[in-house]
Amino acid sequence: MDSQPNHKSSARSELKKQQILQKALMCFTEHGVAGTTIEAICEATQTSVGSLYHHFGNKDAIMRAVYFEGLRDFGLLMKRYLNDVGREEVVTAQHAQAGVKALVFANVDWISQQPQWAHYVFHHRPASKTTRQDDSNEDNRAQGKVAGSAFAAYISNWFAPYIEAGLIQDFPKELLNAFITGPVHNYARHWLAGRREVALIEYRDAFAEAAWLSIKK
Amino acid sequence: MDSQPNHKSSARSELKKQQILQKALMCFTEHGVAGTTIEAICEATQTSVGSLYHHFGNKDAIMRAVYFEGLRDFGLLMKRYLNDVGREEVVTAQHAQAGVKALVFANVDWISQQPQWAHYVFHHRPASKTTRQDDSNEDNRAQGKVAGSAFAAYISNWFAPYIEAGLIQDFPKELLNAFITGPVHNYARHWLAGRREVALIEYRDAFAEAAWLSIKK
Amino acid sequence: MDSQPNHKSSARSELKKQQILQKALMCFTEHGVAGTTIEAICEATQTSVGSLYHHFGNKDAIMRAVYFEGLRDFGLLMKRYLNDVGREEVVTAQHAQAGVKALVFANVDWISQQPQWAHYVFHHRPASKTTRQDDSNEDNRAQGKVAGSAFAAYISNWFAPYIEAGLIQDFPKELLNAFITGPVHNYARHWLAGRREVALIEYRDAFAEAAWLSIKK
Amino acid sequence: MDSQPNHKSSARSELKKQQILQKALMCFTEHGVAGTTIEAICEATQTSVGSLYHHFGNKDAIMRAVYFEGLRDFGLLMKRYLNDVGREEVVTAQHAQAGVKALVFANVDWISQQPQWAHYVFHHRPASKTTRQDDSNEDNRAQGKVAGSAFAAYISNWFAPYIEAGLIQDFPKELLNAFITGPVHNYARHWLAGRREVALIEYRDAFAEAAWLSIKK
DNA sequence: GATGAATGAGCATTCATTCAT
DNA sequence: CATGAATGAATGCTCATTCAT
Repeated sequence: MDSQPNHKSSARSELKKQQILQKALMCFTEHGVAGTTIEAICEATQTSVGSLYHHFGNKDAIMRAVYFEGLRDFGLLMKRYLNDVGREEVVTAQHAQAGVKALVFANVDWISQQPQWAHYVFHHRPASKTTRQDDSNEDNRAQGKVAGSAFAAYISNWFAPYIEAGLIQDFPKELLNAFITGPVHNYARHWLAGRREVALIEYRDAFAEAAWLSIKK
Repeated sequence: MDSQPNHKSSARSELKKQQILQKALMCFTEHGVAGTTIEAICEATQTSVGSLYHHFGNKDAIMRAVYFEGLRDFGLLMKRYLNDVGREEVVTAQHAQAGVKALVFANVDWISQQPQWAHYVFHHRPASKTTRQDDSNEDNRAQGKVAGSAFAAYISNWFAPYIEAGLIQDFPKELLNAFITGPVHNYARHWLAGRREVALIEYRDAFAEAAWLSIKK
Repeated sequence: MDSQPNHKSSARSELKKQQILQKALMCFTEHGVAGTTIEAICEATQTSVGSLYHHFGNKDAIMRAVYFEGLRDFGLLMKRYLNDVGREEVVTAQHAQAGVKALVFANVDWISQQPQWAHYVFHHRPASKTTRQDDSNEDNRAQGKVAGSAFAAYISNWFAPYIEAGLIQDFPKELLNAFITGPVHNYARHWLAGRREVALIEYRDAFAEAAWLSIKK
Repeated sequence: MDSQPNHKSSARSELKKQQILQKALMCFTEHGVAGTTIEAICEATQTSVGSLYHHFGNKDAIMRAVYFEGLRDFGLLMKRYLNDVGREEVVTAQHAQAGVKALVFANVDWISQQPQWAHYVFHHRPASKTTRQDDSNEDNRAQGKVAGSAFAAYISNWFAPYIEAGLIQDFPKELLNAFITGPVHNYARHWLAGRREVALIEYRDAFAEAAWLSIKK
């Protein structure tokens, strides 16, 4: 159990894996993770069982691969948004708010563009059997080191100056994340499930504004 | 398929069902829903397979029953908290804020007191195949009519006067819910998963305050 | 529900399936269809459950496969017997009688040689849910196109000239079939059930003679 | 297993049993014997499980009771038809033919009037575990002593004089039965299964005529 | 690397039957 | 006599995983 594929990945092979992940996600979305059989993925991918196992090792690895693939994608977007805000020499409230806005927009935009990945990533964090945190295993695959708890660190770093400057309430960073991300994900969850008429992205600015109001000092 | 037990429920029988639901929840919590076998529930409840099926019909029905049992419990608490705030003749910001606080507290307190039910309810909303809303089937079982989409209506009613009075930003009610509930649930999710050290309830006031800030006008 | 195995059948695989069908028949004969468990078939065939399902999909499919396997076998024999009678240029009563004899003999001989297949085929015609006729699905598998309602057509064609010539009473063909086949099957049924001492084949000629007497003009 | 109800049958009770048998037959017809659950019969009969077992002991007993109820009904009809032919002092071919006709008509008429009973009785002869024949257990319930192998004796007796007189071919009686009954049952089977358009009774005379032709000397 | 037949532990569910009330 | 909750052995079927070709 939990065997690992024993081969170096060629360019061709890597492409095929990407495609498989894409299709696997579709299966997961449509039938749920537990409801998706290996064979179903084989059909969707036009791959044989053996081949699938050759590439991924086991079902759990597929699930994790899908997760980290999505996470990496989101991480890249978020990092880009935050970088676009830039780093000024003077710390101002305006600048802090721009950061919050970037964070909210990153979430809203990515969820809107990749609803399936989003739903999967936000609802299927692989159980980190190793006592606590520790997403480090495959995280390194996620280029840019922005995955799992690494997110928290990145964000935490970004906002540290503003907290120190007293521009943002000095909640523990975990709370900040809840205030900024919580409402977006809450609405997104309902929207993705088809229980909201108005698209998430319509409220892009509302979320950004509310987030700022709830944490600014 | 998806058979239903076809018998009148006596008092004794109903009690037994309650107990089964309680134990079933514990199984779900410990091994996950998919990871919980019928046999496991039988052992936990000292019930025979046949008896279980006599009462619930199938595993899916058990899952749904657990869900609605929890939802009802939460609904009762929330309704109580809101009622305790009372209804003044004059609509003031203070009073509106008290409502928000009640809502946040209801969530925080219930999740803190019933973490297992909470985790289950927030992660296992049964797929309502009937395109949209329609939680009406078993919702009616939830005395007090506070369940599923009925929640939204109840809350919506409560806050309507304050929105009309211009004390609260006139976001669509779905957004209000996201702002008030989102951060709490976001943090709760991580906390329940063991990824947060500080207990949810420690931030009770912080959530209430932030929620108010993000929606007051 | 009612899944079908989705793979191309190799030569080896096809052979295995034949053997399984043979053994399955023996199980059905000994314990009845309902009384035969999948596990029993597995034991009898030295096959794993998984393999069985890999090949057939479900129990019902096994039952149907056994049925059509037998039907095909019988069809081939009957066709051979009728062909052996040959087609003369002149239509005579003798020749018509020879046809009847061939038909009766085909039944008697096949039932005598393959009593188990016979018993199964005559008692387990799979319910063709599609209102009427329509054996066409798997019938085409039966090489020689002699199966299900196709039998009737083949026989009907064979005798048409004699009916037109007024040598045989012009009953509807369904009745002819009843007269020719009925007594044989009636006796066979009892014999196969162990309620008749004298073997079916002993009455071979008697059945042929009686059949002819009952339909000749 | 195979327990027996332990009570004398009152008039009321006996009526209820009749009704249950009637409904049970309908269930058997619609879903097959194996496909009919005790609970299904309970629903159809508005009876509780306990009550059903109180009356019949077990499922097998119900099946047998249905069988013998039908058999008795058919036996009475057949006996009446043969009696109506009467017994002349002189044995003539006409008289023998009348007997054959009575037999054929009895079958055709009963099957036509009671298609469900007919289908059940002709296809569900209870396995007489006691080595051979021996339907004697419950046969005695069938007033008139005309049931199971008793039929054969009755018929055999009726035709004995004509065989002795050389009016009928001296086939063993079992064959005679096949010739007279076979075609009717053959057609009936197909008709009952919905595979024949023309009603069985339309061919009443054709069957009688053909039967006579096939056995007269 | 690819293929798909084979494996078998594991699971949800059924159902005849019993028995306390 | 009636009721229906309880029982649990038995069954059809699933599915991740392995491995010979």
